[in-house]
Amino acid sequence: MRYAPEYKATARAKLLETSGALAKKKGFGVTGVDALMAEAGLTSGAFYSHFKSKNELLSAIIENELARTSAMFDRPDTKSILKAIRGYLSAEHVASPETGCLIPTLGPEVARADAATRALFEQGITRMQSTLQQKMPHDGDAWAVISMAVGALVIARAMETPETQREALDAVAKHIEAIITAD
Amino acid sequence: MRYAPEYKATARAKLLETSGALAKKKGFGVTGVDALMAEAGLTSGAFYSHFKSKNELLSAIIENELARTSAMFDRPDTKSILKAIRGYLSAEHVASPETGCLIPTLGPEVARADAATRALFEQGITRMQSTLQQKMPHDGDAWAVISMAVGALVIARAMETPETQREALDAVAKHIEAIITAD
DNA sequence: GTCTATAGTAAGATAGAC
DNA sequence: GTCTATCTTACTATAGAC
Repeated sequence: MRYAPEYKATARAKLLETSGALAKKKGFGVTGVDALMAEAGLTSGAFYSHFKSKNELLSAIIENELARTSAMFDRPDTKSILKAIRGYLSAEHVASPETGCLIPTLGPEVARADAATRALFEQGITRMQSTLQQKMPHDGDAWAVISMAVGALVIARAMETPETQREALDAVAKHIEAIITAD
Repeated sequence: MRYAPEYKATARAKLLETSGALAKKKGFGVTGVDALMAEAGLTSGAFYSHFKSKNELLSAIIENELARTSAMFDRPDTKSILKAIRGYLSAEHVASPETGCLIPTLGPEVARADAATRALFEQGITRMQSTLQQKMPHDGDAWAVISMAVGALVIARAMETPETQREALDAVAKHIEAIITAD
């Protein structure tokens, strides 16, 4: 072996980050393996040492990305959860899909994926939901908050003018605050 | 001319319906012009008599689809609006993207499109929002309702088990009802 | 593990016949 | 307006050298 034993794992982790970022920015299905690998400074030939197909990469990206987003909302108190949600609904998040949440960028592509891939997604978002629900006043609040946030980002990003984006995002932020601070 | 004067308009309208349906089901970017045209019983050569590029087709689909969805929520009374929203959040809608709303299927692809295309989207959804807002008790309610509905559909479709889909959809339906029936 | 080269297929778009 | 044929490019995936 000309590579250290932990090399492959770290190389794969880096690949997941770079290809995840590009997929979130440009779309997964329309982005070729060549472009995905170039993002990590490699060529397409190396891809298949890490993943047996492009489909398997999507699954790995879903796991990786949902874990990161989940961690963002795993906060102990209401105040810091609100802060995380404000970040989610910020103009910066709208402008930077490559560093943002997977769901508003690749959600519909996950919806078109096979059952095993969707099961992975379901596991990830369900974990997120139960973590969030623990800090919510009423049952079902977490699904409402997550849905609203995801929908707002999809819609804001598809808009052209920043003013209209902000109008929609602010309206949603206020509703989420009302849900969270209710008793 | 071997074709009646209104032929082109009706052919284009049919193309918008069939290719819109296929794009919502399979994704716009990953679906070839060949497949889009085959859906209407034509071949790819005929495509460019109606649209000068695939990009132009996306714009036309956005206009066509948003007009239809808008019409669905243009109801006079609260009761029938609630009914339309329950349909939007139904298992049937989740299972049939090809006949459903454009936003939860192609929203992220619109977000990656050029400014002119996004401007068309913004026009369509803003019209939807103002129509809906007229029947809402508080400012910002329409953006919250639309965002929640869109997000719920994106998330439910990306899930694997119908039970979890229903859990999320029902939670969102309850929150939307609370918003609409508030005073 | 990564590279170049390549097989095989499909993409967006155009040209010319009907 | 629609067809078939075609140009050119890009795709997923594999093979063999290093």
